[in-house]
Amino acid sequence: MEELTKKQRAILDYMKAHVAEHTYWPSIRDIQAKFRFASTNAVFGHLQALERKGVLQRIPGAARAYKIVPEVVADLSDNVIRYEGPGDDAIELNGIPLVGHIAAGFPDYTESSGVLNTMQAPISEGSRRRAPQAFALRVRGDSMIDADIHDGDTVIIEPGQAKHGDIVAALIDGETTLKRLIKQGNKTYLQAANQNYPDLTPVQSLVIQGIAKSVVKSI
Amino acid sequence: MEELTKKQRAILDYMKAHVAEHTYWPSIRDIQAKFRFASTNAVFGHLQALERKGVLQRIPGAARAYKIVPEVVADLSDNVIRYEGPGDDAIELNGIPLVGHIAAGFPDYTESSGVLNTMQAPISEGSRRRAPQAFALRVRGDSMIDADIHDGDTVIIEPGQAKHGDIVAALIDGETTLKRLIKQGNKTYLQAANQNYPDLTPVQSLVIQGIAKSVVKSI
DNA sequence: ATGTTCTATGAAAACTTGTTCACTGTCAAG
DNA sequence: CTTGACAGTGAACAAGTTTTCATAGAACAT
Repeated sequence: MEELTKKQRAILDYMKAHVAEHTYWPSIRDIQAKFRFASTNAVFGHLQALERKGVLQRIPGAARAYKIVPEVVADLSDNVIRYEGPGDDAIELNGIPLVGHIAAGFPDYTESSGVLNTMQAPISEGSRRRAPQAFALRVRGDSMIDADIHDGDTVIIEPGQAKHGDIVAALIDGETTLKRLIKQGNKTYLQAANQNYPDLTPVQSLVIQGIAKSVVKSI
Repeated sequence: MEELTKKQRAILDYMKAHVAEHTYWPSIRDIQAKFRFASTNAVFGHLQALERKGVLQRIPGAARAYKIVPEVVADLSDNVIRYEGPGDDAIELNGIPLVGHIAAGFPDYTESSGVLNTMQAPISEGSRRRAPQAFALRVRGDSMIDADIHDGDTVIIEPGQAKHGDIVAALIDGETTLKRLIKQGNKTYLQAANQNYPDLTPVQSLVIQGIAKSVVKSI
């Protein structure tokens, strides 16, 4: 997976935000104006790059017509999220859209063969609501059973400052788990909300990816 | 609220479906081809009508650029859904999108002052997944407390054939309630899943609006 | 009958938008 | 130093797309 340059990232984000705010894609000249390019060709080149790098799909000749490709695939099995690159198997854009106060936009969730693919949700700068970058993850495993989060449920993760007691998706030593955040003094632990699990895992390098704000359960 | 003609409805639905499937709006010529009009002006007239009737907003001059306006507002307070017409107060398109297997599209949910506005979700004809016309409702009241559906939760309603035991949104004598469907022989009852509520309400005229498939709970 | 509205045709105009071409400068690798 | 990739300017072209204009039949109320 080729990395995006700073400007390519900015343009892609702007396009997503534009869709989120207006419900239709920006034209090349819209992007040109936003970034104060003197030529449309500057935008054109970046769009080509974005397509070449596989994160954007253009519809040739059609105006304001694009598709986005999920950039991150997360598989939460046994309470562990593994990140995979995109582009391997066919990804449909039909899926589970975001739950929460996310502005109008395209759902960035795809479910295929038991894997819930997620992507950073587009943020609407014009949106007055919060919950930027929220995403959903399907839970596999029972480590949070005491918090009424069961296997098969889908949790909604939102970035933010995690407090003591929050259920967080945390990246621990390269793997992401869903656990409860415990702060004791200046020490931080992660606790599985399952009486059968060992308690209070001490954490070396802790990266909180987000806080579980809500859970979607099948009836 | 002016009523839409059959063709206007069909065109609006097609446009929504197109967005749901492709993530961008159809051009006038796309619509023309779909409905086999001989002139683009036929489509143009219908789009004007749709805008005049307030269900569609066009962006003048811009290609493939539209916004949709929620058509139905539902307020589920005290376990009762009241339908209101649109156009009264300002409606934002930012809101709670659909939960479930809905194709990529615009979230049709708006929350304003404790009212969860819903709209028929766009259906993607190209989508291989089911769950057409699903919508979300916020629950007020405790009549389903025994089914673990509490005040403040959001339930996802999907149309379909309701079976015995399903939790349904049913239109009873002009009002919609959320209850469990009980079939005994050829008789149909609705049962509140709360031990404090009277049991087995017999139903005169029963219109099942949909089946509660999942529930969104705050953590 | 008569006017009005709705729906549609057919063609063209006007504008929007994607795309191409020629050229320039920067920056790092070979 | 040279090469190539990257980013950008400026202009123009070609296609896509909306919009307008002129016209007409059907349905319907007055």
